[in-house]
Amino acid sequence: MDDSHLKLNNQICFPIYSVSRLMTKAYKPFLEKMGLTYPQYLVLMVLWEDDELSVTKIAERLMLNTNTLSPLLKRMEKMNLINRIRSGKDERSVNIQLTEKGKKLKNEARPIPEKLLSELLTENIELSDILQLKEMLNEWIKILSIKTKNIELTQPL
Amino acid sequence: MDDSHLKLNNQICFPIYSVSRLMTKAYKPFLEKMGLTYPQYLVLMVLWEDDELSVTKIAERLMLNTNTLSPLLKRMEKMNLINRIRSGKDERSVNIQLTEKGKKLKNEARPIPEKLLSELLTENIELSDILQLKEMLNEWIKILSIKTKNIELTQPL
DNA sequence: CGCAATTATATCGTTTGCGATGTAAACGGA
DNA sequence: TCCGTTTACATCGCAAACGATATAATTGCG
Repeated sequence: MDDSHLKLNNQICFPIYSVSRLMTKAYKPFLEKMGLTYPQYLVLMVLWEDDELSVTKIAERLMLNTNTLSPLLKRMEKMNLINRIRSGKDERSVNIQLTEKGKKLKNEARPIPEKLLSELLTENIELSDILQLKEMLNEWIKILSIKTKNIELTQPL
Repeated sequence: MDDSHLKLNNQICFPIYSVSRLMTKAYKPFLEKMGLTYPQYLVLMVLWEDDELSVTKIAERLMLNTNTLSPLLKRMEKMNLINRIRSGKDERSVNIQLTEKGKKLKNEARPIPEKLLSELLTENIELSDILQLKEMLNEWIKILSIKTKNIELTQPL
């Protein structure tokens, strides 16, 4: 019986899963200084690009469910990073706005990507590798986000 | 002020984080049939390769902390997939052994990697891409696992 | 030998992440 | 207009993930 595919070293998902956790851990010392977790940092990055977004819009950008974001945003409101404002036009919708504190954190965050990058760049990893990896992963995201959405339509569970 | 590095699309960590979650989601329908979560499946894969391992050994293979594994293994014991046996030689150590049920699940799991792979293989993603990605990620794991371990030694938080 | 340091695992508290479900507002067709 | 459907969020429950801490067994050094 050929079990080679079931070996951890032959899996593709396991390295992704591991690298994801390791990267988050690599961010930790930098984010800790700002009192942020990685998902909170992601929310701020979205808002630094476009302030005043609905919960659903942020969820789309981060590919997270609103039921993950709702409590996360509440914690960020308590930390005085954002304001949650119910929309006047549509009473169901909640708009997220950066506070002054949230806006100012951008200055502290600016050097982080460079620092992370420099940790990665070694004799074995070059910038071109990183860019290539990013392109590949973005292609995977396209495929997987379609597949995982349509699973209940294309096949019975 | 150049903020381009702070944009989500220019980040490398975010695609990894997203693909990791999407992959886990892609596994879900297959694992659900066996009543498993993805981390439980990882533990089983380790044990299918080498039965009777200590908690620490499993933690090393999966790069997880024992405080993540302890409750996970307890749940798996309750599900009758494994037995937790305190070692005679070293009373601190707990050996994890597959039950018959745990061993038999391997047969149901065998076709999963092929199925996942076929979902990924499209006109835009080829097997060679996947293998290349895997090699790259394994290189990153090496770098990152050293970096994240030594962070408290090389720089003050 | 005796005791401090190390090791193996477990427990606690917090944050994510997500499926299932709830609730209220908005929409849309008869 | 009325009512079923959809949409936007929120809540609940559970499983990870991890830092900090606890506990018991083992090691090793003087």
